[in-house]
Amino acid sequence: MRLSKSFIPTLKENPSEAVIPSHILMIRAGLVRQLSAGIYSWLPLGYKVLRKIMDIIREEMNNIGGQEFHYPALNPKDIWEQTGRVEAFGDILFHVKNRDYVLAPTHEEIVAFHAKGEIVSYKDLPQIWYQIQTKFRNEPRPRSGVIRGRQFIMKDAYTLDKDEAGLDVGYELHDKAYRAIFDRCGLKYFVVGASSGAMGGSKSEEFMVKSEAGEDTVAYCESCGYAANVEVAQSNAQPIERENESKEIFDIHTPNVKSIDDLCAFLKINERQTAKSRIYINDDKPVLVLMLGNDEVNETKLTNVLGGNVRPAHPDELKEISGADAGSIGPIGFKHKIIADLLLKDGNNLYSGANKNDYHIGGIDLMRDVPNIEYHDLRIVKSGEKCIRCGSQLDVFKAIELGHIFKLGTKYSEALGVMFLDETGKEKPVVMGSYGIGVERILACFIEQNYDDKGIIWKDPLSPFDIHLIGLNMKNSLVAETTEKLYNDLQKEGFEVLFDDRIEGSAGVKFNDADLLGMPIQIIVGEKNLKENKVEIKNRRSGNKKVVELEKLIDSLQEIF
RNA sequence: CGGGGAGUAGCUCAGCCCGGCUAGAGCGCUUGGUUUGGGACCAAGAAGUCGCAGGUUCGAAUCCUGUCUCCCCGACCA
Repeated sequence: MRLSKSFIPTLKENPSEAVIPSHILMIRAGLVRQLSAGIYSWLPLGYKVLRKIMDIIREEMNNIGGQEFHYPALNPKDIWEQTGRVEAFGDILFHVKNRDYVLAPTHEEIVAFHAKGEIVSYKDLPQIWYQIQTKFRNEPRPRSGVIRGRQFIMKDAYTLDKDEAGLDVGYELHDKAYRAIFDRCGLKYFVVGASSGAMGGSKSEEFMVKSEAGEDTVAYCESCGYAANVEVAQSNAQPIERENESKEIFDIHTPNVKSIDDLCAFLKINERQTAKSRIYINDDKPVLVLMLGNDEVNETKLTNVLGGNVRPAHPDELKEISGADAGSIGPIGFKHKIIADLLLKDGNNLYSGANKNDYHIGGIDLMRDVPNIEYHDLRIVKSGEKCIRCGSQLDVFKAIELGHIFKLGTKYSEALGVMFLDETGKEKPVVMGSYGIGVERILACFIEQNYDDKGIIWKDPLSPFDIHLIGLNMKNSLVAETTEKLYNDLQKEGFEVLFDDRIEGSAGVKFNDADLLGMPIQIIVGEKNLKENKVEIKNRRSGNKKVVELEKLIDSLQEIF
């Protein structure tokens, strides 16, 4: 492609709307332009990369027997009401104003709709259905460019099986396909166990890329590969040990002592002698959650334990529920349900709030003083704690979710009546799995992992072009003739070539644009080297340059590729 | 939703606090010329209802009120 005739608008300065490197570079290199918050137009160069990614996805999905569909984005609302997901998605679901339609944020319902009545026998199963399609989610806060948008391209796949064993097979196939896709795209990623959240279902795993721009927090063990979303992550943090003798309960006046740190400093005690209290509202009923020291409550774990809706109590509700404000709340005399983290199990001689402002209580014995207390794993794992599997240090960091695979089970098939007859003539619900990849996130994550201060550094097979051919001073007839011939010859050899044939523009402009756009190989043709019948090859990643004879150029390139 | 920042030329921004001549700069763009191995130079030029609406004032980019949009942080850590 000739740069002089292409729409590849590059920017010298960083755009004000972008913060993370991939976002900045995608705008500067002319891959995307923003239309509105979380809504982007793909420009030709960006879309060329996106198509390469989609081709890889298609190949790998077809490899595991996937069949490509294209479902509508515009869906009748009533089908979403049948599965209860109009309410479950809430404000995230886009509603059409002048007809009872919604814009689909995912497609379980539509897959189930089409399966119903057509998948009627165990002989029709299994099926793997997938599509690459635009999804709509009314994100309250889009961010980081295309990483979280209100409109985005997703590869979503669905397996239909007659039983759990079949689902296991489909799940494993997707696990394999996803690894192949991300490997081929050249990404460094890892796989974590995850909470299935609002999707329902049992097992689920996320494919993640480490990044400051990530929205998930992950615990990862370098030495054994243990990786889990902090929503479900565990460590081998040790429970407190019960002391031989329990003291009697006693009150302590603790003016202006609000936090556990304050309390420890004030009483000169260890964090592991304290129990922090937090009050949650579980379906209108208050629950006191006791944590060891400064451990934080993992609300996902808490929700899984309690069921129903769980939210932290508002500050103005605290006094009515407990008799005290934040900082002085505790288990003694608390009139509602109390649950505690496992690390506190059967602890004694503990300090906690007195449910009276500016007072704490010491000598608490959870066995003696708090009847009916329940213990669960409720804490958030912290960096530096020991891995639950191998005992090495865990690293906790942010990550971007590239893909997610779920074992759904029969939630949607039962809700929508997707039934088949098994070998014995018995009617059963189809067992479903659901699998998604954020297509644009692959591109953004690739750039996050492959750039320098000059720009993007592509590599095969995502690179939009193999070679960036630069003609310096195209007014010089020898340069012009040589580059024109090279442009044709290289394409005949099967290379995709971006040809900077612009007549205007100094050498510096062309070099900088080439570095910004980031094709793996640059071929630089200038008068100086041409006098000796030579041209220069530059490796974008290493920066290494080599001057070769014109006749040997193709051979040199063959060695590189 | 809560908090913070921003909206002035295609882009990046100054001017606003403390109202006052024709609203500026750099980059980009157009024309002509000189240049051509790391974002060149000279000359001439086009380009902005200062986000929108209302108000205060003799006078508003600047002050006040409302509103829209965009970016960032957070999602109630006792």
